[in-house]
Amino acid sequence: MGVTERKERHKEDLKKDILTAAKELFTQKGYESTSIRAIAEKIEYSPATIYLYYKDKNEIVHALHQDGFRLLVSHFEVLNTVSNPFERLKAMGRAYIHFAMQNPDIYQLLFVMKEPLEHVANCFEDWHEGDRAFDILLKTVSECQGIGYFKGLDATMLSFSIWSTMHGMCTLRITGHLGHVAIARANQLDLDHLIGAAYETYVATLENLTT
Amino acid sequence: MGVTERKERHKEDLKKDILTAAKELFTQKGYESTSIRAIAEKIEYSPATIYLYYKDKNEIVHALHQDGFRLLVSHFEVLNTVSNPFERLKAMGRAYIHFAMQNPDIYQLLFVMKEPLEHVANCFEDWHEGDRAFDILLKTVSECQGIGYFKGLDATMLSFSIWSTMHGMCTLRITGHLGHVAIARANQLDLDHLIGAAYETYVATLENLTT
DNA sequence: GAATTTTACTAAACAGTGTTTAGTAAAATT
DNA sequence: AATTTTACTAAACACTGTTTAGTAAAATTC
Repeated sequence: MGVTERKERHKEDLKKDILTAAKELFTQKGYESTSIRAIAEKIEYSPATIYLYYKDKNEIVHALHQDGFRLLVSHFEVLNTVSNPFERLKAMGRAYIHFAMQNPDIYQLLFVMKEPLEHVANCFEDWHEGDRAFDILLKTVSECQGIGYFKGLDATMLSFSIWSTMHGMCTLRITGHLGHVAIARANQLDLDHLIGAAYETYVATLENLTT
Repeated sequence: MGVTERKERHKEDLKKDILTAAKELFTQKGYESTSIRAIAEKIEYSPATIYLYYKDKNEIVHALHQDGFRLLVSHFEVLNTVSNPFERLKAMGRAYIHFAMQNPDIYQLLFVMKEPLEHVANCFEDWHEGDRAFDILLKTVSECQGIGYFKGLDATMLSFSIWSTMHGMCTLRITGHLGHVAIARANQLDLDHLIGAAYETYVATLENLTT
């Protein structure tokens, strides 16, 4: 029955179309300001149709959540070519910041919004994607310890600490809080340069932990 | 005319009452889930009355914003009794985390939500409270450099970096992202203890920057 | 081929939101 | 006593996420 297959494919297409439209609107206008009605209008269907493909708005953001994480992890995985673990760690940090600066709304979807995580918890799934990203960091930190870095520090705790620093920088930048205190205090007009400079300072502190 | 004064006082009282009700509801149910109607009901006035005292919902959160910052800065200022700047810096970090853990919704109001900051920008005010808190950090970092810590690092950049780490830890904890990766990975059942342990690890990295 | 069931979709409603408008009693002023 | 000001609100407006009931068209069954 080729017909049912074609219809099945069409249904899958529509589900993707909803997601594409949602992603575009979310990144344009943010999560809260994007209505189901707006998504429906963009794909030229009625709002009720959305609910035939996704249980609710949270299920849509969860789907985008998974996509976003795949994108981030893919950014990390190309760094496997960097053989020196500390160089790889530094590159990971830069990649993380770059990802957050290029996709601020997706970043917030992944690491700031509570709703997608709650959806995960409600479905009794585990947070594969987030775990995977953290594992990559943890593994890299451990490998750094293997070549003499971070002596005497707990790898998991240090990984939390590093992640926190990266996350803090990115969110303070994205929400505009960094901008407010940076004005007049740092002679960096471009905030993205400022983030870079702050990151280099942080790397310098990590660099001193070889002894 | 004592009468107009009494009325004036009554008006000020009502304005405070709105704020108190709003704060209670915000911290109970969060910003998004607290409606003007709910605030109105709590103070037993009609929703329209709120708009006679505050321009819009953002002006209410901005007022709470200022209150919250005063509370945080007051937590910092008692630390002036600690004479050693590095000890004071460590105590500041603990105070910051403690504040965030005890008042997660206020913390988000101060450092996560964009709306209050946008309100500040729209009114052409500057962000006194936030600036003040950052200045206290910056001053402490500089004093640490005065006794041999953080040699060769830019004080402002290092302050950004430290703030980012603290902010990252607090927000990852509050939003639940830390909890999701921490399960099974760290043998810490209590997440608040985990935060403490991660903080101590971070302090240990700072401690090694004396050389 | 006709009758039935399933599919894919939607119009309209429900209950909620922030906010504005028009209007009303009571108090203050003239 | 008449007028103006004050403090307040009922009701509406334009939204929101979501659900319900219903409808054409396609697929299936007889």
